[in-house]
Amino acid sequence: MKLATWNVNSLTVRLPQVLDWLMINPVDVLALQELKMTDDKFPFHAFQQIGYEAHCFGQKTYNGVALLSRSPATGVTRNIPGFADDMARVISAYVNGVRVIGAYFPNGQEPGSEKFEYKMNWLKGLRMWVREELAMNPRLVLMGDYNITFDDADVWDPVGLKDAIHCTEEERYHLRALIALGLHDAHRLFPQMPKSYSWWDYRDFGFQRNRGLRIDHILVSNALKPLVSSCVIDKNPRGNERPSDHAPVVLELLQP
DNA sequence: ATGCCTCAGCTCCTGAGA
Repeated sequence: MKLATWNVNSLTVRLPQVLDWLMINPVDVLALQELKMTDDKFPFHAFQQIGYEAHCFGQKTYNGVALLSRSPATGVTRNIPGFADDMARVISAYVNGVRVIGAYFPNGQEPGSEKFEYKMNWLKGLRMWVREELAMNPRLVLMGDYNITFDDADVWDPVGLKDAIHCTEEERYHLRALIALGLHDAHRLFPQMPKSYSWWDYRDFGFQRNRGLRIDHILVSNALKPLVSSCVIDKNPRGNERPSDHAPVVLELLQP
């Protein structure tokens, strides 16, 4: 079973690239973030034609998430129960006996800002909920655009970006607190190339110079950890014309 | 350099992203 996550930065612009990618990478589940479209615009038919069921949680202009799956998705929930939020950031479902959560974590803009405060509150709300979900569903995957780096290895310029947004101790505390619930960063379960990133700035040839951050993550529960056979970042679509600034991350699970 | 790209929208500038 393969699961993937991809921040597409507008599904309107990126739909042809997502369809092409799925033809080459026929994953079982794909979580999308930053659709930037309302549900009435969501291209259900295009995904259905290549064998995917889709559930979306859209929003005008900003945010918006979706889950695509080859097998039926059940128990679909939107956003974080118990955490009031105007923004469409989370969608979850059961697929093939796995609880799958796709999430677009808040950006936070700048430490000390109102948006940073919202990010901290959101992270706490997420953790409270994921703790309950894990208790009910030992087989759980939490994947998406976290907008947080784990440590300096995830940052192209850890000196210049020390305490910058995505790299602050407060954000990393929340990320470690998620891990402490009994989750594992699938990427780090395997040897990886140094300077492996999932996002590169559009400006200043960030991708060509590999000036990036690893902020898109796939966390797996204790029960799933022994089943993980690989976790790779697919840099290929970042080299497309009109690419998303994020690359897909792909997890492979050995189904027992 | 309060910019550099890219995207959406009450669209010819502004806000947001990261």
